Amino acid sequence: MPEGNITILEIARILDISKSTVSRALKDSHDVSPATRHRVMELANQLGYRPNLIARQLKERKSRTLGVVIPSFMIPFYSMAISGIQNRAAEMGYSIITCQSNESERTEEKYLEILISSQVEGIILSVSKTTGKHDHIERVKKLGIPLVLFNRVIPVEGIPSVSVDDYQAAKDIVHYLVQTGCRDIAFLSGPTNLLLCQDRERGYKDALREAGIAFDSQRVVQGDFSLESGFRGALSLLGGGAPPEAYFCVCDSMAFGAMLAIKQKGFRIPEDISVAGFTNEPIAQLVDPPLTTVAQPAFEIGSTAVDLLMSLIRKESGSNEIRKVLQTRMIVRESTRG
Amino acid sequence: MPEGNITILEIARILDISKSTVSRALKDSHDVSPATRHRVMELANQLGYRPNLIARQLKERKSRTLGVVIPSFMIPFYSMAISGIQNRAAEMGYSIITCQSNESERTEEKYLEILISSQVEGIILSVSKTTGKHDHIERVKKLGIPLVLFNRVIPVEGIPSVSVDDYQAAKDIVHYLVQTGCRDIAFLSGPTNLLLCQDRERGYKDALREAGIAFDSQRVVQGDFSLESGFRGALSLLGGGAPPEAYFCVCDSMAFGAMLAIKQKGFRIPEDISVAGFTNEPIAQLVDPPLTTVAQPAFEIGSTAVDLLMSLIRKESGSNEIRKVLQTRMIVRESTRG
DNA sequence: GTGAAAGCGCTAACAC
DNA sequence: GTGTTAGCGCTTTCAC
Repeated sequence: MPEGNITILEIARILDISKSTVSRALKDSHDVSPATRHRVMELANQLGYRPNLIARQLKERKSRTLGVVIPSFMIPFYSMAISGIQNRAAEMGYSIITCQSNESERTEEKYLEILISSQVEGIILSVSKTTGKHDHIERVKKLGIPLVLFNRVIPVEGIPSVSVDDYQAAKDIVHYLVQTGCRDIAFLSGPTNLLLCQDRERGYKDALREAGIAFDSQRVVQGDFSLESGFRGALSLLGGGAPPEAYFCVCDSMAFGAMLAIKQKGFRIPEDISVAGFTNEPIAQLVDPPLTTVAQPAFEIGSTAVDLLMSLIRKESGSNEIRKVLQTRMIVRESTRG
Repeated sequence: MPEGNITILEIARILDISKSTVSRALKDSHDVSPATRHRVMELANQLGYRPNLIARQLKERKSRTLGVVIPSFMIPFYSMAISGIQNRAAEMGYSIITCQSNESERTEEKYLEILISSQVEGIILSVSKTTGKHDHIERVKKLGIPLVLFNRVIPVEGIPSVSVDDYQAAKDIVHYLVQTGCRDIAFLSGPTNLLLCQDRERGYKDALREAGIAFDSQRVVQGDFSLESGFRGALSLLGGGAPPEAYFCVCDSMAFGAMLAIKQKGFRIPEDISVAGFTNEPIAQLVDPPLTTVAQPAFEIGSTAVDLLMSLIRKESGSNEIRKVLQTRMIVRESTRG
């Protein structure tokens, strides 16, 4: 029995007052008599009145909605980030419309269009790994819709973002590997169009250079973030010749793949080969041996992205070029030599 | 430069035609001359016109939006389900507003209210583990808003749902444990107000009974789905007296906790103690040893929930009492004796 | 303190 | 084939 939705007009008619008065009574508008307000509240409650947010949004030209586009919900990092985003947005009285690009640039573009049409007040985006151009992002900016990138950030001027210092974190952990006595360190990389992959690779190279270790391009193998690509990548270096003393992997899932390959080939971790990852997925502490990695504050990255976006929406920030960089933390577990 | 949003009125003025004609031209409405349509399309494109979905929604009284409420994005099962939900909804031309209750009944209720006010056409819900009453769910039903429960279903008449046969799957896997020679099998349980926990426990008991094994209530310990509770629960049975020969855990994360406890106490898995879980989280194959578990088709559960919801929205289904039960699959790995 | 009226951007029934 | 008009449910001037 869909009780033929109650509107303010309905209430107004029953109480024989005008709908503007009802509208006012329902908020805390001062210019309405206590008596009237009481009657309105009473009846509204009794009838189970619920404001039609769509009407309100149209009138106020504010949707109180944020759009979120991520590559995939299946990636633990993004689930955690969304968790932070959703909680924070709710605190601010905002709803979120979530979309996953499934790593397709076209889909990402399509969702951006939908979000624009949906009149979201701002957009939080982490680009797909196939995203090459960024006209779609520029388009959003040009419309004056605040947009914040996170994690997978692209190297474009004037786009606010929330991320970590990938370069430094990578450099630190590779430095740590060197300290534990590894010199032949391989790097299992991800999609090189992504800035974070480039940065982590730079960190890797610079750590080697500073340690006086010659960079060998044969020791870098390209993957795509997937466990399988980590497996294959690691395996490819385990054939003829001496195996690497350590693998630094651009993300945890590739590290898990590498661990599988290493074990399958009969090597021990970390006695024969050390493995280090990046992200610190919840799984990292459960694999065997537990993975040494860089902890990214996924949840906090999400809530920070909302904060930044809200400040943009409220035009609090003078500039649009705010890039927030959050702290990482190296977590040493047992996948690397002591 | 927020180019002062283009509306159909804008286009109408420029072309010196009426806005209804523009509206018609923009759809594939037949009664508009090819010439006019062309001019409209052209200009719309050129100006970057985008329909204001909020206005459309208000007018058509259809939001083309679905609401989704889950306990937490941090639980891998729900991320996967949401992934299925989002993709399927998008295929049907729907957006989703996602909310997480953070396992709080009050928050869950609050979100339901927001979703109603947001005029979502339907709601997909998995209740929090603290949810006791269900007036909030009844309220949604009474308003005539289609609602589908999934996974964490509550035993109430007339609520459509998507889940698996928890009873049978639990029974099967415990039966398997028995077959491998285990007789003293402990059960690490979850929040007992949830039907799925009750069902899995029933399956456990019946499997024991059918194998002629006496049920010992001391061998059932209550947890809350968390890894820690699995750890503590397992540990509590590892003190004095003989340890169980096997642990059947109500979910994978508790199984991971149990494995940690077992290893810490110096027992071997599965030589000394077998461990079985439920859900088949991606992690399950990466822990050591890989976990024997019941695979739930999380992604498919999500898409099925959308399908069911859509059929309700379109009133295709005669009855509201549709309970879809999807197939599980027992996955034997190395955490149980061969 | 309250009501009348306009309007957010769109669609659609009804004229012509 | 196109224009006029009304209206979705709400907020908000502007009167009184």
